[in-house]
Amino acid sequence: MPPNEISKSSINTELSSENEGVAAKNLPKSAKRKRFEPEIREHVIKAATRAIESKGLDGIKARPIAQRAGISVGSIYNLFGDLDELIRIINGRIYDALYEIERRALEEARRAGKSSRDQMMDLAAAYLEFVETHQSSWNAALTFNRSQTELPPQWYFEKEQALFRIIEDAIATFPGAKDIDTRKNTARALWASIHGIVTVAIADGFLMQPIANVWAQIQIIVNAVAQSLELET
Amino acid sequence: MPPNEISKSSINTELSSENEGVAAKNLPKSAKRKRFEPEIREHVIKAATRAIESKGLDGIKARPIAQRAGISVGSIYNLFGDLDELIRIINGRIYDALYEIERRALEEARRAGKSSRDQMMDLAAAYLEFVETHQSSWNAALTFNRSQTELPPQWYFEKEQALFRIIEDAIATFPGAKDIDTRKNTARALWASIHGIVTVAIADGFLMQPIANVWAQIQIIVNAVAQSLELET
DNA sequence: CACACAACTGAACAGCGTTCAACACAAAAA
DNA sequence: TTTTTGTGTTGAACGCTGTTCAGTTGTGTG
Repeated sequence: MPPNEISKSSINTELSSENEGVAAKNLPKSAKRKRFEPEIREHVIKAATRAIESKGLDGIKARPIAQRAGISVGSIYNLFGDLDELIRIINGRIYDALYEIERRALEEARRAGKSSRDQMMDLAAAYLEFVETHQSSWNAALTFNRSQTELPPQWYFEKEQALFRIIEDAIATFPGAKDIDTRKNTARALWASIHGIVTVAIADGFLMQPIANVWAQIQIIVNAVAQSLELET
Repeated sequence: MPPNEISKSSINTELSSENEGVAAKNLPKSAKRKRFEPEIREHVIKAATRAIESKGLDGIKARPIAQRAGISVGSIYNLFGDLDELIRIINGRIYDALYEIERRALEEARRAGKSSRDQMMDLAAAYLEFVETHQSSWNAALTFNRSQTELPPQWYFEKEQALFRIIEDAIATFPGAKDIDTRKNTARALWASIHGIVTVAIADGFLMQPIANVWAQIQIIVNAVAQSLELET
């Protein structure tokens, strides 16, 4: 799973951070700063990330973000081309964070010597928790993808693939998942199902669907699939 | 399943139609028409529906729609309050159309004496076909729901409930679905899973996911759940 | 020190949803 | 019939978008 754009080093699983660069008002009155420090790009991304976290997709407005990052509107477009590009970068990081969380969940479940079925359960639980914690950002990512008419960029598919591969790993030891195509399809089906259950529940605002019900539904699917995978094909 | 707003009679499963009312240019030059005919509301909805079908959610622009329906911008707001209201009405009809299709699919499968498992399969197939045929409108409905910060209106939940009830009916004869709560959760889990599989495939633009794969994934889930429902709980 | 270049700026532009004073008709009143 | 009243319709105008680009200003070079 290749990180998005020029990631200097650590994949930041922590999505929210403290300050997003020097606010304009903190500078000495009318200190017309030029030639940005290299971190300015990062500051803008941080500001935009915080905006998405608190106000969702339409927290992304060129002028407020520029002000929060201490630059002019025009510079947003020098740095990112357009706002969609900025949104895509933020979404990329959310996918990275999810990947990292799922990867660790599987690793831990295995270290604890859990069964394949329980590994699947842990992956699903990790996803449910992830969506709960990053509701606004995750929703923004899905909404954005949906609203785009063109296909997502290459890296999106790669990140998606990487995520599916984790599930493929989790179910690889099942007798019914020896065939590679079956395994791939089952992994995708499982992922999409859990995803569907969680997002339908969110769309209802967890109103019709208390979280316990959501978890019960996840168990129904995971158990059913696990059971059918325990048989030889 | 109560139809949305003042539906005069037939639930129109056919979403696209021929003409959306008298275009302004067809009128005698500067014939300042007043006091709309009662059907004008319907003409606007038709125009907006066609716009969504061809250009998705952002085909909904006040001025073009007003022009296509032969009225002024301001009248849109007299008739609907705001554009969101207009979108909600269109979405309501799409849900109605889906409900009608699913209801018929179940009815037909039963008339043909199919097993519960095959009834589930037919419902899933009907959904997949529905999404393929109404891709743009359906996507618009989901995108719109997602992008809203407030909860959907009451009728949305009712339509959703009605849809779930169809699946509850389909699985009612399974030995493992005798308990009402289990049956409800299973129906929701099934629906959400199929929905997830289909929408993930669409998000990929059916690129990573040829339609045959999508169908294979649906079968994996439906078969697994059916199998587990065949056992007494 | 002067020049050239590239980075940065923000006023300006087109397009959006929405409002509301002005208007024009239909019905009621005279 | 003519006048008045009231309400449905209009479109210019408002405030807000994303985006552009001519102008400005700091930086590196000759």
